[in-house]
Amino acid sequence: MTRARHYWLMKTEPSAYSIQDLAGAPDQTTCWDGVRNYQARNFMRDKMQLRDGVLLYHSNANPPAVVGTASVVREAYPDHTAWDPKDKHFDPKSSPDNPRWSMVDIQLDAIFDRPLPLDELRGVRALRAMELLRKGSRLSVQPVRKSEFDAILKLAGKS
DNA sequence: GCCAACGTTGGC
DNA sequence: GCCAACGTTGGC
Repeated sequence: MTRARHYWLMKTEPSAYSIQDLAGAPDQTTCWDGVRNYQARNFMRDKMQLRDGVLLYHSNANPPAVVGTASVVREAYPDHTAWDPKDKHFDPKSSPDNPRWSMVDIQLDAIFDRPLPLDELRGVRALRAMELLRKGSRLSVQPVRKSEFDAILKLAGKS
């Protein structure tokens, strides 16, 4: 018995790591390290499963936009970058014995021919309840409804 | 660079 | 457990 695919949106600042960087990575796969927010971690650690669908979003970009899709190819495991004092996301309260932060691996599926700017998404009826569009929304890993995922693919010409 | 909206920290 | 102070996110 297989379970239904679930869907997510993950934010990244393209100046730090862009979807183009993912396209150039070995196997077009990367570990999603550096998440240091409990709610976002909990989604990755407790809910994400193999083959789940991911929308990739460029935040702090011009314009901010959904830029493509990926899939979960490895379920949650400890984020070892939290143990590295030299890492930007070092957290002294996390240790190999008691890891505080988790990450998953994702593999690129598609880069949209046309990025879908935040501004445009705000005008789409099917996306009215989307977490990304909520005022003050800051969650860097967030659930997406299948209807929303499908609507995005359609806008991107990928359905 | 500004700043609103958050999330976290730590004194009490 | 409250909440003020502080730090961060992220659109603009």
